[in-house]
Amino acid sequence: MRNIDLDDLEIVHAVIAHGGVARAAHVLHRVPSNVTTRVKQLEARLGVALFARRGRGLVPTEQGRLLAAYAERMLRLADETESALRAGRLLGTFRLGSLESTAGSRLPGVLARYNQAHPAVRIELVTGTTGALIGRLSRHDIEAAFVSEPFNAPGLAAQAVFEEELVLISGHNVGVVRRPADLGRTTLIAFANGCSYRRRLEEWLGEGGMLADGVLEFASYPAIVACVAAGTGVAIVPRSVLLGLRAAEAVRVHPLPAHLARNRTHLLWHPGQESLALQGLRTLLGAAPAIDRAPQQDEERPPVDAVRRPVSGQRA
Amino acid sequence: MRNIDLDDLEIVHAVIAHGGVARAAHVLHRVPSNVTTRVKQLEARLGVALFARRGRGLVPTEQGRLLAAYAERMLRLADETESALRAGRLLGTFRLGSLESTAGSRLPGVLARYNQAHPAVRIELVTGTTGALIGRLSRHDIEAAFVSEPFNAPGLAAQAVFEEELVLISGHNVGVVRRPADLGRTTLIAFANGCSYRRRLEEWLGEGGMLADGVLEFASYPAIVACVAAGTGVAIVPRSVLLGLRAAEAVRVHPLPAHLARNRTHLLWHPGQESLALQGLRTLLGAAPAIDRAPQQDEERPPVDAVRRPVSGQRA
DNA sequence: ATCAATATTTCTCATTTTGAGAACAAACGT
DNA sequence: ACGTTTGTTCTCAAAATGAGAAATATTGAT
Repeated sequence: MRNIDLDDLEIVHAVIAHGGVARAAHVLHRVPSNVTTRVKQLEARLGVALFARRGRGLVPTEQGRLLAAYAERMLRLADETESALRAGRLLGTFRLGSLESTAGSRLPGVLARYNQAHPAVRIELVTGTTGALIGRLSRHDIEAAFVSEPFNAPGLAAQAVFEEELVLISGHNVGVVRRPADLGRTTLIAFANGCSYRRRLEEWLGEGGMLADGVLEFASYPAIVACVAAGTGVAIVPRSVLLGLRAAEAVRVHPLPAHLARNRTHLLWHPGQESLALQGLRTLLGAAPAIDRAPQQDEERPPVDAVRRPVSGQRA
Repeated sequence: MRNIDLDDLEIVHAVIAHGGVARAAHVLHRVPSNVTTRVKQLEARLGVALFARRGRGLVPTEQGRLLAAYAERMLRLADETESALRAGRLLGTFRLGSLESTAGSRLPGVLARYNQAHPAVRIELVTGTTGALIGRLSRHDIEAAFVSEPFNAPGLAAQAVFEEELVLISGHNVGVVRRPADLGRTTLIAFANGCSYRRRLEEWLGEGGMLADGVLEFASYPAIVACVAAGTGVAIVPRSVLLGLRAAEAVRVHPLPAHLARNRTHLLWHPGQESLALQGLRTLLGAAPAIDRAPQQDEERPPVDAVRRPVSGQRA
């Protein structure tokens, strides 16, 4: 069946971490002969040498070190699994996911008001790409997430909350851009794969038969915008992000075709599983009780506008 | 030793995924009695009921579903472990870690120059707290990382690259702050545990016998600064971050005592394991060949200043 | 209501795996 | 050369595992 086993991983990791069989055995409350035997069995099953036998010690091979790195992750996840089961499902913290752009431009005002209304709620705001956030939501790592269209989230409830205009930004070394070919050879600066905006940029370039020269992947809008300002390449960002960054004054903004520019941000969550913290947030965002995706998008168009105005007013 | 076992997890997951013991047994090429037995043993070891026995089927409990979610992650990671071992270790991308603050304020200029010098290098810049970044570096998830003092990274090479001044920021609703008590009751806005700046804030408050009213954990400086500007709470950030954010105009800046304010950012990596990409970056940062930490801090003080001036000039 | 099919569980037993301990071999330090 | 340290091989008892037969309970069809 499986070639690896958590006890094996623990043993290999301990041999490397503690510098030998005897010390590992001591720490694990085993006898050295068992440690040796288990290591050899694992090596045989996997068909790789995890250690080089040098003198009277074991020296980890490249593959031994690789396995130790994975062993750490597996053992940590195993501990987490047992802890989660013991604790049951307790949410002491409201874990909320958001796009980096939304976190910087739209959420501060919302969360400030939320904190005033619910000072006892401890919030942990994590950022990521749309794909990654939906994954974490599915796995119950986070309770809700602000994500960008387009997304596919079957079984999740969604509420459109913000409208964004996406724009192409470049350094001043680039002239007027109406089509991809106007860019010439260029470097893409974007979030990792899984980011809706990146996908749009790649689609747009693809429509014009262009391929980017190279890609720099950053996980921070200040870094992306500042690099574009420095003339390193181009990026697609929501216009709302530019308002908060000084480096934006040093970039050139190019409108995109309407079908690419228009973008809506949605809040996603598991239907029927809302904590009071999430309900409070949805109330703040002007939510009507959501049943499914289609009707709520029509019902909530007016309140979305009401949410946007005070945020803009705050920044002006 | 361990209560969970990968085979157990596979069995539980299959029972839930395939809707019963018999079907799971068939898929896993086992007999039903063994499936039943293994499930019961696991329930006994964990002390939780993973299934309710209803009619002639098994209905997963909340905890059974929770375990199945974790089982998926564990089994996926186990498969990935075996695949990685079979494939060996390939690094096609220069994976670089950085503090969020460094990424937004210091790195853009550096990376712009780097990209001009090495356009073929594909960079993935990931951000995190000092603690998390050191962990990822130790596990070879990333090749190098920009981290903040104080840090403990035995066995890693380090090079001081940037000097930062940390400041306390608050909304305008807070008067002059010279000591923690001047703040009164307040909310801390910070990165997750593992962030050196957060630790400093907590130490400083602790020196004054203060405890924060609550904590909001964000993973984005634009969000942190904007929330502070909205009057939600206080934070400690590097002054360099404020230069790039418009929301910084709406915060009040309070100098900190010198022993808290002075902070140095270091580049860390595994000695003797530098790719050409990392060597190129170190050259750009004005590195002399580093042997260990103590001597290089004295030797590199003049070049660090040289790096800082062009970055500031770019933003002015 | 009766019977057959379905699903799970209990029990038995042979096989495999595991871990401890003794003995051994090689390397290292004094 | 000798003593100590480290890892390995071998033996054996205990524990764990998986298959299969038998038992039990539920469901669906007639």
